[in-house]
Amino acid sequence: MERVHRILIDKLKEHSRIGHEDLAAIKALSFTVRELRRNEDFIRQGDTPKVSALVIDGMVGRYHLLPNGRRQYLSFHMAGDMPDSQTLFLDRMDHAVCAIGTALVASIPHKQLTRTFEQRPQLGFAIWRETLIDAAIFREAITNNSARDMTARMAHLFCELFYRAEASRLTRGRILTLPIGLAQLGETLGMAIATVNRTLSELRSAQTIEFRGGELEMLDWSRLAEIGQFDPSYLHLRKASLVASDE
Amino acid sequence: MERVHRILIDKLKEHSRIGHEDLAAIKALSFTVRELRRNEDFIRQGDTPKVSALVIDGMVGRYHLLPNGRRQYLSFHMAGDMPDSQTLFLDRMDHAVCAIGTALVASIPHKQLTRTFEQRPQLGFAIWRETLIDAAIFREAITNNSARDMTARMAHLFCELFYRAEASRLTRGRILTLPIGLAQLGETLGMAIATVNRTLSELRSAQTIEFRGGELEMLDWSRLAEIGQFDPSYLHLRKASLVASDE
DNA sequence: CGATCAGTTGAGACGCGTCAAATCATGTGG
DNA sequence: CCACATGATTTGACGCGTCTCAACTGATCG
Repeated sequence: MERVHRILIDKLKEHSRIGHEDLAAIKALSFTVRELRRNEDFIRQGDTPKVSALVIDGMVGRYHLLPNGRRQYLSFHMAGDMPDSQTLFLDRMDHAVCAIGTALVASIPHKQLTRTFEQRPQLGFAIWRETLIDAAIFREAITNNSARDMTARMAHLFCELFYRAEASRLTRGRILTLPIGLAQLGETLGMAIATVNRTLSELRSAQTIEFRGGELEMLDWSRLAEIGQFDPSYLHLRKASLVASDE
Repeated sequence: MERVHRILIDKLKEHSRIGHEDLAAIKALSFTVRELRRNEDFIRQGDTPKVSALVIDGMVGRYHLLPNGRRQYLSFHMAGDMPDSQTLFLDRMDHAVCAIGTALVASIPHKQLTRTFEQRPQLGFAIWRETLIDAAIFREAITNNSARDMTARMAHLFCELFYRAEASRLTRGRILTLPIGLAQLGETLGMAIATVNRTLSELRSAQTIEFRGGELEMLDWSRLAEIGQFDPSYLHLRKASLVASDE
């Protein structure tokens, strides 16, 4: 499966320079691939995995499981992301990872990765950078769910997901496959399902997006970005502005 | 200043094993120390620093500056923390760092750190682990500000700060110096000042804490932890349970 | 001794959560 | 092919909690 290596390489190139020998080191990594059904857990809170995951296709989400059984979704990850790179250096999972829709995930042994990092520090730095961008996304989520009203909050989430997907060339035109339900949206943004729906139809009637059947259609990017106060600089991607085109 | 090196070493030992040669490498690091006044900014959003900070004394906070001028505080850091280790690999600051009360901060050049990491990968892994714990704290903040009611939210924050401080031996008995105002508490937890005050007096009258004059007094740890649904495992510290003693 | 700023408290409005019912989409077995 | 069950989405009504605004108190300091 050449594909797995290519996906990782392309991803790292979004923000880091990868030398020839680094390329070779990546291609030397072994892995196993696993297909996940919709909502299937990949790792659970408390697990101590010996491998790290790389998303190959589809999306996965990270979430906290709360005492009352509810979930709080923390972030979503698409092809090229490593949603549990933290297990490289933190033994125990403090949250879970599950598939959003059907997903394909590759597992790479920690031992191989850390040995590679020891031999090729720059490669380790690239993955480290990746985990730091993750942290930046978490920070933005704190602000989003704490300081913005419901409409801005939802707009911002859609902006981020669309922007990240487009940076990795995972959108089809103005369409992003996002097989997520209203309930999950609520558990991401910290709002009740009813409110999710009303906010959604508000964005719809403002002609900014369409969202049904697990697909997000971007109708008016600049308007949505304004509503959501979206400034992509926290994503630390090379390409300055991608979604310039409203078509 | 032997002290700076010692603080970093003690901190890393909270979660990582540090070998003899790693110790030597840390002691070889050079730095400059700077004193910050209350509320003084250390780094601003958009800066591209060439050094990373290590808190020596006091506390600093990270915050997003919002378009309307408001702040959203993201996390607080005490002696031993590196509040901007991300600048090692992310050029541009996506948030700001300021002093909470008076603080002492050491600056270590990026070049020295990355060169050390190349020679002693295990040391890099220890700092990496540190940044991953940071991310775990951010994730918990998402959940805290999104899924918990006001009382639990505030209780959880106090639990976390007290627990982390105690792990670094920065508490005096049941007292933690926390020179933070109600307004800032509100900008951390996403609530209005009035609500902050009412929630605070609620916790007070429940005999769990006392909070005045920039000092937090822990009166009933287990009760507060219960109210805040606080489970310290996300902090990934070695010591199992520190605050076992209610006195 | 006023001035300033942080903390405290009250009253009212509004937004969101909760609950409930209705609609719609999808799949399954008769 | 229809009857039915299941689950997601949509909409409405109501109550509560939090925000807003404003006034008041209390400290600290020139």
